[in-house]
Amino acid sequence: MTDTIEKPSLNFVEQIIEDDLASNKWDGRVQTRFPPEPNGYLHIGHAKSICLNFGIAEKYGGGGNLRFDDTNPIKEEGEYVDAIEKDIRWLGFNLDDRVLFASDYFEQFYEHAIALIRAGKAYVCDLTSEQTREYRGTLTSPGKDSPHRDRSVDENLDLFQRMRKGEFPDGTRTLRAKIDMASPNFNLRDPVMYRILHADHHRTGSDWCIYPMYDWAHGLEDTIERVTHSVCTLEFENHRPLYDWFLDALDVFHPQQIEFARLNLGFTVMSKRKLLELVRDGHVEGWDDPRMPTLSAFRRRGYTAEAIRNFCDRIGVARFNSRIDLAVLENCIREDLNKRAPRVMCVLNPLRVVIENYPEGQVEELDGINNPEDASAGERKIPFSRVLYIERNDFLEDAPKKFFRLAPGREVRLRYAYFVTCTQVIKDDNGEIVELRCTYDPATRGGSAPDGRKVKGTIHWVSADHAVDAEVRLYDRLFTEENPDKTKENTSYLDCLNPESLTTLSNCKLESSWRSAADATTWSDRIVRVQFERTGYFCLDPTTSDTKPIFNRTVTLRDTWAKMQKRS
RNA sequence: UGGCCCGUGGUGCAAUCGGUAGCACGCCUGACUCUGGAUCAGGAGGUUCUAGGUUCGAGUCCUAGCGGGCCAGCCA
Repeated sequence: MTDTIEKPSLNFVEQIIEDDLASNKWDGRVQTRFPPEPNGYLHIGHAKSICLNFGIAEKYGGGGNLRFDDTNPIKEEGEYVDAIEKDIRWLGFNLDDRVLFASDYFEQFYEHAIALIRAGKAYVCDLTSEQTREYRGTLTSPGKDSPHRDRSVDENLDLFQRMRKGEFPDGTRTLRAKIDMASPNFNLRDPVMYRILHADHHRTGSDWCIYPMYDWAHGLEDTIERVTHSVCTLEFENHRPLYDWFLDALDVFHPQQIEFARLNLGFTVMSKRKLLELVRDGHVEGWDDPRMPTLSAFRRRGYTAEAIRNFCDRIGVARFNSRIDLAVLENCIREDLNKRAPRVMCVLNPLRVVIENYPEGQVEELDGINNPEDASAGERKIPFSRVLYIERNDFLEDAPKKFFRLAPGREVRLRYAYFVTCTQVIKDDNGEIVELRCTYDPATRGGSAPDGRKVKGTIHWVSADHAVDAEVRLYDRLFTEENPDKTKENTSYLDCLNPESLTTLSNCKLESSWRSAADATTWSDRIVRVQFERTGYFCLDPTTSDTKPIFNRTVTLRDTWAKMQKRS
């Protein structure tokens, strides 16, 4: 038999790596790195990069470093370092001893700078930042040489050493590479390598008052770690000539920089600046507010690491800036949770139902299946009694034909229980429905009728006397626009925040046996996840209490009824 | 009106580096069902941005145009 199973196609980065492996370019070695700046929390766009970089390392038997690119003490904090590490481990990547810091290389950067000065390829410049900008020129006109460009090596050495010693105030001098002020690529117009910053660094404290710029530091970090493939996002494309220039000028091990398109996701923003703003200005409750696109937020919302990694695999890697449909992500988490999450009944918006012909004081234990997708999850007993709660929107007084739920005179099945028929609607003085009266058919115990009659609808319910009170938080997209970054003139992404992104339901009625179902499945991150039948997937919030559990909605179930309603 | 990069069904990616397009999501139909869930079966949808060129043959190569992205921090 000819095996024609297609091998999965490689993305362009893997293509490069396999070519390099074939030509033995790096002695068969593959070394990647993920280099976040600890100035914010990781978001799902970072997950794409993490999966790419660490995924490649795993796939080709290479190494993948987590390297904190901590070269700007003003924006960086230890809190972010811890959060970033936690998120990556949660995603399931083994970091071992490969957690590294650019700040550990500061001394080496300094020595390399001295070498560059000695080679006549770097100079100390006394221009202010405004002057530097003026001298840089524009898109269409070349820049002008700095008046300090031709200082002697000795003078440069002396000045640079004194910069390090702290003899000059912030902003008074820089060390710049001597390249080409007329280059059409701005990055080559004598880029700044070091700036003076008398600021405490979260790791090196007050050891330094000069800090390296990204372009100067990054290639050095890569060369020090013997990175072979330095994968970054598209906006660094214009920086690659400079990356190469520094490494060539120093004549050191020279990794290859490869750029790919960052992830954009519908109905959210992905820039760290904007996410920080959302947190700082209180538009959300924190970095892990479940509406955020951060990994800590997805975790708190109930997303699994598996689903996120699967998502990252699915979206592909290319050099084209695109935006992924939110539905793809939702599909990934539903797919995972459908297989694994135990089912439980919870009434979100309770409506009281009295089964008139059911004996008062009687309680029955009915069998419920914990997970129809996984027999090993077992069964549980669910208490049934005369007074129940059902979902308010499972009843309609004037129900259309296509409405398969409860309505006056109509019969539905209570899941795992009995067929019931609505006989009476009780309203308060304002005309609001406060209670339903029903009758049940004792012969339909367990949910099927001996006479073979069918009912179209099955609804969930909870016994009133046994119900556990719960708070449930319903999350929706944070923005009303698919692309909040590109709104109409004079508006910002903040103007399209979705006012209904969070709905808190504090009077939910949860099945008393929910725990035994939930315990049927254990998750590697210890988060408790369940499906509330017919409404969605939920997880226990970290702030939950024993007396009144708090659940976060991860994602709704696919809802064709809602879709039909939307269409008409 | 400078440079660099990109352009394949609604969306995201493939097409083993020249042999006339395939997958996923979405959408539509139907089957089944004690979740209007899940599952299964089927369907619609593409002049591969445009125009030239090279070639027996081009989504793949060349040229031009059009459209989009990035770049003038002592941020990364």
